[in-house]
Amino acid sequence: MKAINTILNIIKVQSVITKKFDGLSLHGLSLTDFMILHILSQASGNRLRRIDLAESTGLTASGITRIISPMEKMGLVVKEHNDRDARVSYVKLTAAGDRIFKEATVTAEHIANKLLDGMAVTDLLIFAAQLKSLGGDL
Amino acid sequence: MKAINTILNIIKVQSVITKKFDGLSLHGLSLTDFMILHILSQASGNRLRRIDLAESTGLTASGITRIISPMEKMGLVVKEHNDRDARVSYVKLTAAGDRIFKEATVTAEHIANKLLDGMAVTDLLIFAAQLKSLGGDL
DNA sequence: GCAAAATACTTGACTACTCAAGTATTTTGC
DNA sequence: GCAAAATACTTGAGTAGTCAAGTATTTTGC
Repeated sequence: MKAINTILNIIKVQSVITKKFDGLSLHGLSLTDFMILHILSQASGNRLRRIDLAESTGLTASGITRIISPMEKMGLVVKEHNDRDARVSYVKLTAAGDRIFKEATVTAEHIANKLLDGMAVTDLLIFAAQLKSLGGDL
Repeated sequence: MKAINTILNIIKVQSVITKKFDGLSLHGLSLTDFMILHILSQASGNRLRRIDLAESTGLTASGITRIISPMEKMGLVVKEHNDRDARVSYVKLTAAGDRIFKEATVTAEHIANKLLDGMAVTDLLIFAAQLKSLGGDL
């Protein structure tokens, strides 16, 4: 098995996964929105700088600006500023955002479990570790 | 480790990978273009129906139409029709497409190997198998 | 053998990004 | 302590897809 096949399979799997998570639209969220809420919910103080959010998601700073903007309007997150450094602006999870996130998590867990169903636990651990080594450290 | 974390890590890894394969633009190809050439090069007769190409890549039929169109103009692939069934149109790798593909493969293998460097062979096998079970069978 | 359903594909309108360039601010180092 | 470099972010323009609807053709099943 060539390295290229493995890489191309990751690309394909991503397309497949994205389509399966369409169910999140029930909660008004895209998979990327959900990923951002997930990351914020685990961040200290439930907030992060936009640049760190970019790093965590694998998106660009520009992409974060564009995706956060509608999430602000929906009230899922709020912008906060840093007194020390006027350049940075934080994205902070709101109470409403947290509530929506928790609701969506039920749906997302259901889909995720169905996707990974049949994967042996030990294999799953290896799989997760490999993803991490590829830069997938959420 | 939750199933959701694993899934979200796949999404992130995909973003990271896509950016690293930017080097394919040297050959005038996107990563998706390369994936299509790769699939065609392994298909019998070096050709596939558009719908099968959609299935193989994880894209939609619509996405295939749009991505193949410029590849035809570049001369990488040609359209062929089926005498039996006027609905289908095949996408066939041209000699030029094959040559470009082989050149690009050198670049792609280099990037892929660097990405997977440090991954133990046995782990890599498990990793590939898991991807396959997630629908990633190229 | 024909109407209804299914299949293969394309198109219009849209979303979700990317990159390059620009602005504002902070940090570095001589 | 100030000019140059680096950092955080936004914006304009473009690309790569999606989905829903439409067209053309083939298959199904009574």
